[in-house]
Amino acid sequence: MFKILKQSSKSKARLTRLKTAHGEIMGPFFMPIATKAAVKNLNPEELKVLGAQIILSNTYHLMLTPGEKLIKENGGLAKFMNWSGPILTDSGGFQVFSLARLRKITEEGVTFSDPASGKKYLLTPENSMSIQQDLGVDIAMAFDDVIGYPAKKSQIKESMERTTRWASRCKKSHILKKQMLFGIVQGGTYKDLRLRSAKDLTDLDFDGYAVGGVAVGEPREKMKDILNWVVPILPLNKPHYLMGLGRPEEIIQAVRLGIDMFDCVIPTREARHGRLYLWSSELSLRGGSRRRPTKQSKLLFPHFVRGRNNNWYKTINITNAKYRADFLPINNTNLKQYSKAYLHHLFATNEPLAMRLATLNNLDFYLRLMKEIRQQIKTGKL
RNA sequence: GUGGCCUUGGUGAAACGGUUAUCACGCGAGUUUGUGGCACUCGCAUUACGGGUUCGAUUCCCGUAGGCCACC
Repeated sequence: MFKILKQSSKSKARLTRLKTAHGEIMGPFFMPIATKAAVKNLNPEELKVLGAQIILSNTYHLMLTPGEKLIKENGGLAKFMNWSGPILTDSGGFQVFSLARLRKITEEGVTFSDPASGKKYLLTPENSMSIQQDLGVDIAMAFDDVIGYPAKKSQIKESMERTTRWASRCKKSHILKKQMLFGIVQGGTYKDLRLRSAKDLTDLDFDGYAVGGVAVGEPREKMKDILNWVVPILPLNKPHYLMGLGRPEEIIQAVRLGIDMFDCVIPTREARHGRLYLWSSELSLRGGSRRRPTKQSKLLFPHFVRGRNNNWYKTINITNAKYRADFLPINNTNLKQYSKAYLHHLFATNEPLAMRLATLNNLDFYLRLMKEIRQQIKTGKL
C-alpha cells in the first residue's frame, strides 16, 4: 500500500508511493482543496493536466450540502464530481472549530449550528466515519478536537486526550476496507503532549499519521519544533501528513523533516485575491531575451536546496497598478499566452476568468514545486 | 435678458460659524496556512475661482466662472 522508494541521506525526506483505491500517488505530494466537491474555478480535467494526483474535500461542508446520502446515492464523491483520482476528506474537526457557530464539545462529540441555515448538527467520531464512508473517499481522517493558540496547557492536554479517545472510536466504527484511515496528532506547542499523542495514536495502528493543530496562531518557528518531536516517533512505513500547510518554503522544510503529504488553501485562495506565485527565474526573463525551451526548463527550477533564503520564488499582486501595461506573459509554463496586463485588466473589471487564470497559475506553481521536490530527492539533492 | 436654486475627494452624499472636513463606493498598498469569492488594516480633499466680514468661514456677504429651473 505505502512504499518508500528512496530515503534521502541528506535529510528525513523520502520519495514515496501510496496505493489507493483510485490509483497511485507519488510523494511528497500536495492536495488541492475541493471543499465543496470542487476546486474553485477549475474542473477535474484541468486538475489532471496540472498534475494533481489527489484532492481534498470536506466532511463538514458536504454533510450540510448536499448531504452525504445524496452523494452515496450517486455512487460516491469521485463519481459525483467526475474526478477519477483519489480523494481525501477532512473529518470536520477543524471546520467545526473554525467555521461553526455555537460549538459545544462533549465527550460524545460536537454540536454546532450551521451559520448559513441556523440548523443544529451533531458531529461525532462515529458519524464522521459514517459520512466519510458514504462519500466513498480513499482516505478518511479521524475526527479530532482542534484548539487554537494561545490556550492553557491544561486545555490543550484535555483536547489532545479527547482526540485520542475519539480516534479510538473512529477506528472501531471504520469498516470500509478499501478506505484508509489516518489519525491526527494534537498537543499544541508542548513536547510532552505531542509525544504522548503520537505514541497513543501509533498504538492504535492507523494507515497514516497527520500532524494537526499547526498554523492556528502559534509562532511560525514552532512548526519546526513540533515536526522534530513528532515525526521521528511515527511509524516510518506509514504516510506522514502535515495538515493545512503551507507556504512553499514551509513545505520544503517539512519535507526535510519527513513529511509526505500537504494540503493548503494558499494557492487557490490567494489566487482569488490576485496574488500569484512565480519562479524567480521567470521574473528575470525579460522580453527580448528569448531562450530556447530546452534551456528554459532548467531555468524554471532553481536550486532552492541551497541557502536559507526564499528568493527562488516570488509573489506578486497582479492587481497592483504597475501591471497595467506589463505585456510579459503571466508565466512561462501553462499561461505563456496571456499577459500580466490582461490578467490585471480581468481583475480590475471583475471578470470570472481572472480568478480562473490566477488559480491555474498558482496550482501549476505548487504542483511543479512538488514534482521538483520529488526529483531532487530522487537525484540526491534534497 | 430677468429672477430663483446650486457648485465639498475619481463618483454620490454629510458637516448649528468652532478640534485633524464625515460616510459609502472607487482608487492605491497590505493581511490571508485541514477555503465564504467573505472579511479586516492603512493611505488618497488647497471645500469651483477671487475678494470681504469674523478670534475663527464648507457654513455669512460681494464678484467671476459653470450647472439646473421658471418667466419675457
